[in-house]
Amino acid sequence: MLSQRRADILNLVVDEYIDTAAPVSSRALVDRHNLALSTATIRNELARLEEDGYVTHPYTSAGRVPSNVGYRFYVERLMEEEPIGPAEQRTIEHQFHQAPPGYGDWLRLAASILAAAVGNVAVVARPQQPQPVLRQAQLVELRPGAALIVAVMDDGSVRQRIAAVPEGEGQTRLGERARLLNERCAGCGAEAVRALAPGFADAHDRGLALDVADLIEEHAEDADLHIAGVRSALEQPEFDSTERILDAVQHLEAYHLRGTLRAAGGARDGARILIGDENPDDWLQQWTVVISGFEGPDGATGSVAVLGPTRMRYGRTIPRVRYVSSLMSGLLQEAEPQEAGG
Amino acid sequence: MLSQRRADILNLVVDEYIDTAAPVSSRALVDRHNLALSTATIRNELARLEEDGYVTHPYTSAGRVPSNVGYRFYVERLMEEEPIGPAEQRTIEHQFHQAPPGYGDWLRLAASILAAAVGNVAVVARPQQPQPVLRQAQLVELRPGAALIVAVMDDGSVRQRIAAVPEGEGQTRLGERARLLNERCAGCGAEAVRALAPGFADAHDRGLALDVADLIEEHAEDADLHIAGVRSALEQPEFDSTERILDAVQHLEAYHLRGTLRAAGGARDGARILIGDENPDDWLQQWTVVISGFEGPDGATGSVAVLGPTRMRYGRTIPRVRYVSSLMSGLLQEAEPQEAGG
DNA sequence: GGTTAGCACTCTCGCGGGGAGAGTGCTAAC
DNA sequence: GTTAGCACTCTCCCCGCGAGAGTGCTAACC
Repeated sequence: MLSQRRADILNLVVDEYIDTAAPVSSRALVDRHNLALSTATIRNELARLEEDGYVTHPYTSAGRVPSNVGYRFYVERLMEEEPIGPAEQRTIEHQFHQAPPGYGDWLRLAASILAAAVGNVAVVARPQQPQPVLRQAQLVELRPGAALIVAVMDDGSVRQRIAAVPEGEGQTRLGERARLLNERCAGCGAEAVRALAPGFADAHDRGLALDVADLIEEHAEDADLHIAGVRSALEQPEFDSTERILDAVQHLEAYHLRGTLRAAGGARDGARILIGDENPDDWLQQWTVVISGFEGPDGATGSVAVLGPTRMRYGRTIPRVRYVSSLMSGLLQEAEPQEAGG
Repeated sequence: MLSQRRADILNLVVDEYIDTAAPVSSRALVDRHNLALSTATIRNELARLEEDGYVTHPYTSAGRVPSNVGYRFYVERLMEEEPIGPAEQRTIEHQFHQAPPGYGDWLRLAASILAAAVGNVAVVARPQQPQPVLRQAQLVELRPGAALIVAVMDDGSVRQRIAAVPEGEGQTRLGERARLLNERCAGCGAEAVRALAPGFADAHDRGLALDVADLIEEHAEDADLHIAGVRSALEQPEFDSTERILDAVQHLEAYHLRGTLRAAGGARDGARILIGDENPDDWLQQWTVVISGFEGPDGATGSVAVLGPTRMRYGRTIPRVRYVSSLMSGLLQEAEPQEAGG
């Protein structure tokens, strides 16, 4: 275990490195914090910290840089959280209340607010039920022979697709088909609906039921991610070469992040932190992910995450991820929608 | 007007520059195309082309680079289009037919197929009616006191929001409200619905009508853009500095591109090409936009665009934009959806 | 034993010089 | 009108070098 003094020094090293992005020298520590020790003593302690794996050397005779182990220790024991002041809190809540009441808008907004607050990439995934369930399906005539199936899931999200229907059926007949579909399939998951499909007398109804099953399944796949703050993250000095930026850009697409977030899992309370090689994905080896789950309606869980270089302002990021996450839980749980017409 | 020979030389210069991304020298032209002229003669002609503004010099004694005027002339008179072979065509159509039939998927797919085909950014915007019109609204109970309004527009797209409803109303009562709403408002645009709202006897129905009006309006705003190929575009040698990449990354977000596409407008037939400073946006001064409109149902128009550096393979890009665009028109117009259950 | 001054050593970074190479413009001859 | 020849220019890359920053080690000090 680290002596108190060594822990203090590690704390200073990490703080300093997060701030300046440059290897930290013994001189810098002594000068900038008025330590009552000489640089030589600090150097001795730094050497011990390096032996124990908390810091490293980019090359002989550069300053020290925290290792992943160092960051981990810092996050768990040393770091001071930067509280969210009343002004900041007001700003954030104000932005939320200006938005039109709707899932998509809230998620997008949460991502951009969080990104701005922490200066890194923020990702928000809509709440998803482990087993999504159909609440209601509608059929809307598009043109003769084709109709839109609109499926509303139990968590209030919507998915649609175009389906074939017999030509010459009006909206009334389609309404009847929908009613039948709902009578039998509402409250069912994808497999249940698929199992029910053969039970329909009419061939078209069978087809529609299978379409609905597809929709529910797709919906479970498709995470509906909102991403913000890519630019500010990529402005960090760790992205000095074009390849690094391009790699990041490539992976920071919704398509890829979906898997990443799923792997990181929804830590229910507080925030889960994955530093560098604690991340399962290869491309995240130099990244830290701070992720927190939030609750949507009906037990669905969404997630809020911040992605940035391992050199990240943890003390600032972590409470803000937690805050936005709990804010989302609140909004989606008891949200009394505003009056219309605003 | 350019002499035939000068036009030929310009053609070679542009081809060569598009290929190599390096200023084109007289020597390169003579050697690589076995010209029956000496480099000195070519130099004279190049000097004339420069006088007339078709090419420039990055610095004294580097080769020639096409100017925007040069590209423009090339596109209009010189370029040979690279036809889409049967194999390529099959590949593309195959990819489309594998996708589940649905708006969103088609658009996304079109973007990624096009991006892969041209090696640049591809953007596809869903068809939008000039004045979107409500086809049908649905109310789905989410929890006591809150319901989801699902509005299907005339062009088959869907938008939803959460709204307040009286507590204790079941789905049946909500269905009645929806029926009333549809009776009066189906086929109306946002303003029309808003005008109709006060005519409802029940206060909640009034509120819902206003919500629906909002939805229609938001829907007109929100372009639902699909973007692909950012990485391959940014791998072009013109993006050598990190600032350029970051600027591009920043502007290549859906939020910004929406305005860009709108400004570029939907060229109905064929493709519209905006080279460098022909673009209205500041950030596009070094870019070329190839854009084509396509028709969705009910007179809605979408657009397909490719964005890349002005040094772009025009001969390859333009026909492919046209092709994907017409493919989209076809899919959305007469699309006979596949059988369900695949 | 912990702390510190001193010093040699190492590694990076920025700068300037210089040579090679590519390409042009011009001139004069064909 | 075309071409050979040549001087000139500009970039690019490599190299070397000195300045500076920072460490590790040793020996002395409290």
